[in-house]
Amino acid sequence: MRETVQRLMDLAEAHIRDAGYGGFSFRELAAEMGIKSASVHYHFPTKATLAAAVARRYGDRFLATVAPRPNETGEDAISAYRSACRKALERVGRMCLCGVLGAEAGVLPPEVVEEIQSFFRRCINDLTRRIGGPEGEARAFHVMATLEGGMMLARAFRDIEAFDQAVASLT
Amino acid sequence: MRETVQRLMDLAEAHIRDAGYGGFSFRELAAEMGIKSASVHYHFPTKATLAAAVARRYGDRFLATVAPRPNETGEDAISAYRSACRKALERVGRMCLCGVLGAEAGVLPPEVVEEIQSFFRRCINDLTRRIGGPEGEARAFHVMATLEGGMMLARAFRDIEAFDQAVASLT
DNA sequence: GTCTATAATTTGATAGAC
DNA sequence: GTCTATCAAATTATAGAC
Repeated sequence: MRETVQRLMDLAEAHIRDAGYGGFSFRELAAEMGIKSASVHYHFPTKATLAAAVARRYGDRFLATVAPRPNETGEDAISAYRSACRKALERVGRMCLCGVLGAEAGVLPPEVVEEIQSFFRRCINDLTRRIGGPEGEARAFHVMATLEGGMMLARAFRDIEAFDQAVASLT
Repeated sequence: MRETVQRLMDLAEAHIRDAGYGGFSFRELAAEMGIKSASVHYHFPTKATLAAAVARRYGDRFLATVAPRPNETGEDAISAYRSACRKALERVGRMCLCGVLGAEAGVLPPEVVEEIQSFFRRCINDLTRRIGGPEGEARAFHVMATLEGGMMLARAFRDIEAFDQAVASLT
């Protein structure tokens, strides 16, 4: 059922954003759903499959959230990204899914690494275009790095103020 | 023996920087040392004890590396931090130990979380003082976030160029 | 789609001999 | 300090019934 798949991905996403790839197990997800782990394997053959699907859905949703409004400036684009990150922090206290996985990327299954790279490539391409100018790409990298690092600091300190201080000067 | 303890911490640090807290086991470390996992427990009673010790040593070493030179400016201080991060990336292709753990901080043992927070507090206090001025603290947060995020991007893309682009505009 | 049952492996940790 | 031996638990994954 589509419903079950969605709920499984919701739970997996929450766990990964809290604790990384090793932060969830099929048994754990199953228990939280009230089913058995074998049923989870019916929907997602392997853990890597599930994580990759979660990463892709996360990226689609994130990019939809920061979609450009008519007549926006480069600063509007940066503001949209910053707001999206801050809302995730304040609503559920969790950082970017791809930021967590990116830090662990040294030993993740290839299909997961590909989705992580795809997420950052999409974000940076989008920001580069919307910021514009000859320095657009470098600024896009800078913005993404600062937002991800700021979320990580807020997570480590358990204080959203760390994020605000880190990203205040982003333009 | 002090030698064994040092080598164990070296191995643990390498694994954590590659794959996070879940990226090593006592058995794995023991095998790489040519001893048994029970012997590792003799030196470090629990996994959390070992991870916390590694994080503390990492912080001490990092802060020694970026120690101020006489008559430095605020920009010199930022350059020192940037160089230290870049060297770690280019030499061993690994990102900051505390950056990896910070991303997973949601479910790490308390003693490890304390060491992570201590690392970032020490770095930000040091940078704040050396940058100086009324905006010193905010700039310190910004620098740390960008460096950590930049290392994460380089890790995810497996390309140090991502780090360079992200941190080029740091002043 | 979900279940029972189970395989095969790995994990963190301890007891006690040497 | 290191070992053997072991525990209790958890992990990913599969086979086959309902």
